[in-house]
Amino acid sequence: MRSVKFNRQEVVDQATSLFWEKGFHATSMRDIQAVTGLHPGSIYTSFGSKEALFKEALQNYSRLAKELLNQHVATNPSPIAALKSFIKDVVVEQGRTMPSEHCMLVKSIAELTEDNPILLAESRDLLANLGDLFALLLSKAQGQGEVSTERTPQRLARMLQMQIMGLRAFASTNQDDQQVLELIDDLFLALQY
Amino acid sequence: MRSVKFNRQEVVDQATSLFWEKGFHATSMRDIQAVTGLHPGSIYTSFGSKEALFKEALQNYSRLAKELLNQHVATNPSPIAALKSFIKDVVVEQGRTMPSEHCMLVKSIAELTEDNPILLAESRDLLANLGDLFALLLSKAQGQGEVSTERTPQRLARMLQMQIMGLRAFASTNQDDQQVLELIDDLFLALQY
DNA sequence: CGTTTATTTGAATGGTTGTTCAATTAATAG
DNA sequence: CTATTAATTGAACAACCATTCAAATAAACG
Repeated sequence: MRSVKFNRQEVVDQATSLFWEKGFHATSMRDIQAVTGLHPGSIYTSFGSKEALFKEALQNYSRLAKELLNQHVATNPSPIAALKSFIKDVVVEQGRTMPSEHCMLVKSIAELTEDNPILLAESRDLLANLGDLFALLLSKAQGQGEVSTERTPQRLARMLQMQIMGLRAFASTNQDDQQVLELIDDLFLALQY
Repeated sequence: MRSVKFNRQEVVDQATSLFWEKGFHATSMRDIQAVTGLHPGSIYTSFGSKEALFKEALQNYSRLAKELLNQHVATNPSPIAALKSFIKDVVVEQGRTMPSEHCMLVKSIAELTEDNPILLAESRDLLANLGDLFALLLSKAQGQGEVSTERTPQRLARMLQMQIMGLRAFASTNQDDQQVLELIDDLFLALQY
């Protein structure tokens, strides 16, 4: 038999990058062919459809985001410091080099309509998932007295997520890193009350 | 000669609604034909291209947003109360009935890439424009002692805009109005410090 | 070495895209 | 009532879309 397959993860990474940059509709399967070097048949036997490939790209993106957050948690003893350095990393440093300045999940939620219910639901689920990770960290921070206990960790996580979304949208319209870093400081100050 | 033309404003409104809902790429000119009842020739002699029509839709959307804000300013003596009721209106009440729960400008900034530089620049300009309106109101609020004077009105406006973006993204993933209204209260509390 | 078979290939499919333009329409002017 | 002309019509265009599938390929097995 014959068994040498292309590197699936590599192809998913390339697709993720393209989809993240251009979104679902503006990325054509021919764009993906061009960047992966695969021919249509290979893509379709492996992934089934454009939608299925996009779904896999969303999951890949989400996994990488979680891994990045965990890196910051591992190198920062304080949960708040970990969150803050994660956000600075994502919004300021990574914003310059990544395929898009925006979170791929948020971009997808903004782009997709009920014409693609599966992809919309998947994007929302994965984003809620990341929110749960935030809540866990904020709960720890409350235990260490770094954050006010007046609001539940879930509510604080929602606040934080909402603000990161806004932060990235703002950063994309404004090239001044200093302003963005100031906003991040303001944002964490507000968490204490 | 012949001079009875279709109602241009009505067509722009219909196009705005479609583009706002589905975005630039997912809306086809045939969708627009269907909803306006116009035939391709009429659209193209009047608007020139899909891009030009989208640009006009962006401007139309921005004008309506400004008018709505001014309505809230007119009925609220306090600038902060005006901002707050505007935001509640946009995020909670209007979110249910409008073509999309997201700001069309933010959606466009998230969707568009440098493949459409004119549309991307226009979206950013119009959003910055709305930010200037916020800054004006916040400056008044500072004069009346409603808001801390530690930050410039421009910086406060940026904070506010960033948070509205996040608020809408959050509201779209979360159907519980009470949670959203709580977040809005938290957000204005943070403005005082 | 020849057979088997998982894998890759790429031409072809039918549908959709944004856009054009020659023909038609109908309101106004003379 | 006729001529003029702005405005509308809709068929047609080339390019592109996501997807299919029969044919070609090459690795592994006997």
